[in-house]
Amino acid sequence: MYSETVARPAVSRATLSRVAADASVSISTVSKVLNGRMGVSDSTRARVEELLRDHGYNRRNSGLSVAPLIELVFDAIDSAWAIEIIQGVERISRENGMSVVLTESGDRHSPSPDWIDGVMRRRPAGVILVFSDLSADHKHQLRVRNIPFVIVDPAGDPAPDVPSIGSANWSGGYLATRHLIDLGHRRIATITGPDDMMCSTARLSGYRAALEAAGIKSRDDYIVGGEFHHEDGIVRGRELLSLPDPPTAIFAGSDLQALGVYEAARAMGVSIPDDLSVVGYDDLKIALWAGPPLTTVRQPLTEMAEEATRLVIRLRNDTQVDNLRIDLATSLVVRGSTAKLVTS
Amino acid sequence: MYSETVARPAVSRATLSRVAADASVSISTVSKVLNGRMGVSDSTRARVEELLRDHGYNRRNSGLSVAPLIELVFDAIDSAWAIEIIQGVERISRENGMSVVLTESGDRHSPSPDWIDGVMRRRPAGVILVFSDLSADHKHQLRVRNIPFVIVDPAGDPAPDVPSIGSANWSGGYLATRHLIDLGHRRIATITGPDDMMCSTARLSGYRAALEAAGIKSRDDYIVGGEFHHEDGIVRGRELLSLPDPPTAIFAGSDLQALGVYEAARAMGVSIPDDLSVVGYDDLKIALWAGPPLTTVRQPLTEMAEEATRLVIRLRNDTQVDNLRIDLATSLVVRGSTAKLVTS
DNA sequence: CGGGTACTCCGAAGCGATTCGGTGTCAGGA
DNA sequence: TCCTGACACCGAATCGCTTCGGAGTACCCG
Repeated sequence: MYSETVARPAVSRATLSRVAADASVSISTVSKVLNGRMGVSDSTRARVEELLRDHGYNRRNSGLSVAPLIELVFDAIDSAWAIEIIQGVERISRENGMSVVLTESGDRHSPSPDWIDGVMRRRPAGVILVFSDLSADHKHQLRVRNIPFVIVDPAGDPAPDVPSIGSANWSGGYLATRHLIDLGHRRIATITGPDDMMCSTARLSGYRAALEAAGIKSRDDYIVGGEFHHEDGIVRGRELLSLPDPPTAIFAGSDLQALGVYEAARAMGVSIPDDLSVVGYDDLKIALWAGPPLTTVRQPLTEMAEEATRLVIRLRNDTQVDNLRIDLATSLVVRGSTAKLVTS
Repeated sequence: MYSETVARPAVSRATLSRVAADASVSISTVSKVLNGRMGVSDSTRARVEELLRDHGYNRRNSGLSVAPLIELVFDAIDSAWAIEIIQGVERISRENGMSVVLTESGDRHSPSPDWIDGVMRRRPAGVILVFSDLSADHKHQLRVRNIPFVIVDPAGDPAPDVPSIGSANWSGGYLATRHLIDLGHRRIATITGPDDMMCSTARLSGYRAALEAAGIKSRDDYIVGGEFHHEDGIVRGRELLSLPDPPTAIFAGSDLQALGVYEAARAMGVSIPDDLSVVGYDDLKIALWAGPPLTTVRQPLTEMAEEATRLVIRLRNDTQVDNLRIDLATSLVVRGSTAKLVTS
């Protein structure tokens, strides 16, 4: 019966021999499955893995079977963005007696094959992925070993049973655009992030919704895309400002892009905020330091990281965890880069 | 002999029997000590504990005696500064099949007591400290276990046998000041970092040397100190610009400080670079993005981090390593925040 | 001096897990 | 039909560790 495998009393420890007996195989075979050795048929391996999981098998007696480690995986550690996440994860981990293993996967969609081997060796208490998704195989391996994982700001739309921490991207896009509209702007362009990321598309959708609500038709030539980097802000900003009918306001997909727009504007003699209003996204520290200070949508990165860490620890410790998907609120921070449109 | 403790083979795993043999007691006794059971005299317990530590005994499994881990310790992960270091360490570690454990010590002088316990449990291949120094006790513990460590940008003047990676701070200070002198400036102020950090004092010394070489007397009221943060740049910048005889150029101790000076100048209606030239230090990405782009002393942070990682790996693998103290070159990057002094 | 007691420590048994050599099975080829 | 090699799986040996009973020893008290 199903309930039998789930409601295992856990009074007595799970051992290889127990699992072996349940699976009707030898102890050696179970050991091989456990250590990923070859010489086990796929069907047997699957059956044994299933049973290992059901038994909640815990790598050698109950003592210290999991290392006090949290794995933190970035697709790229390439901006001040990452710092805020790292800080949040590190702090909460430390408060819970955990250390942080940091990995740069180099690929947005899945960490390298080597990575999972290292994780299996280290047996961390949990895994936190930023942006990166996991391959089905990796997810399966983690689940078999009972290692919980959480995705921060998931790139695609993750499966419903994958715990994730996000933020209210649609609202962010809406708020930013609405703010510009309230200032009198009508020609409002936006620079988005990559198309395949949910956060980008949600923000774009918020942007469109705000325009529509104000009765402004959205224009395709005012919607340009790129990565979230500074460079993209420069290039796309220049393109937008070179249009025959240039926008009077730009909603950038990130603070870095917004600073790129600053640079493009500077190079073209366009003054911010007099000739052009700019809104960023993220509220990194540099947003405050820019000249003029950047109006931006505050995304609580550190809080998201902290929440993700707490969630992954809860998933490890508690049998039942609610709220597997948490979205934190975004808010608009108005500074000096946006101004009332002066109709000349 | 010194070399004896260093040249521990570390080839085979630590086992109870090995420790027992060394301590001339039975395996059972060691087991009891390990598990805090009674029935062991205080003297024996102390001796066994000592040996367990020396062997780096690490509680069952884990096969190898050293984990493929590099410990990276910051006093504070609080600026874009850290990103560049982290990236460098992570990249080289990964290339060498290592993962990175990141810790924020919260204290510039020595990581918390808990920290060393974690390190001993993990048995990393090496430790990289940024800024933070180590207590004599921690150094001893690491040396006994044959875990090499490297200090990046050492705060104080480290002992001669402590491997370290620095940069040419004196030259950096000299170059920056010289550049300002060459532009015709005579009233050149500087904002330093903390007094107790070697990098600060070396830069200050370079600053003084450049002034002296040009026959300019250094003024005490032009030398102000603070932390390396943005906030300090604002406060100190405002102070300097409020002097009855304000400087026409400021050499800041960091890019963050320099951006703080930008803000102070903006608030006081002082234009950069027309009324005030500013030189930063570090060449973070934001230096390029600032308006105007910041003239700064490039400190090769990523290269320093990479070099530190390579060094720590060499220290682990090779019996003999030369060049325990490496200083990388600094260079001046001239951008838009410095200009010829216009004598009015 | 003899016997009891408390303490320290060891040896052997036993357990969980890994590993290696070996066995059974099955498919393909002569 | 038999041989052969690949593969899946098992059993026994072994390893690392814990535990328990008991031996050795020092000390105290009569």
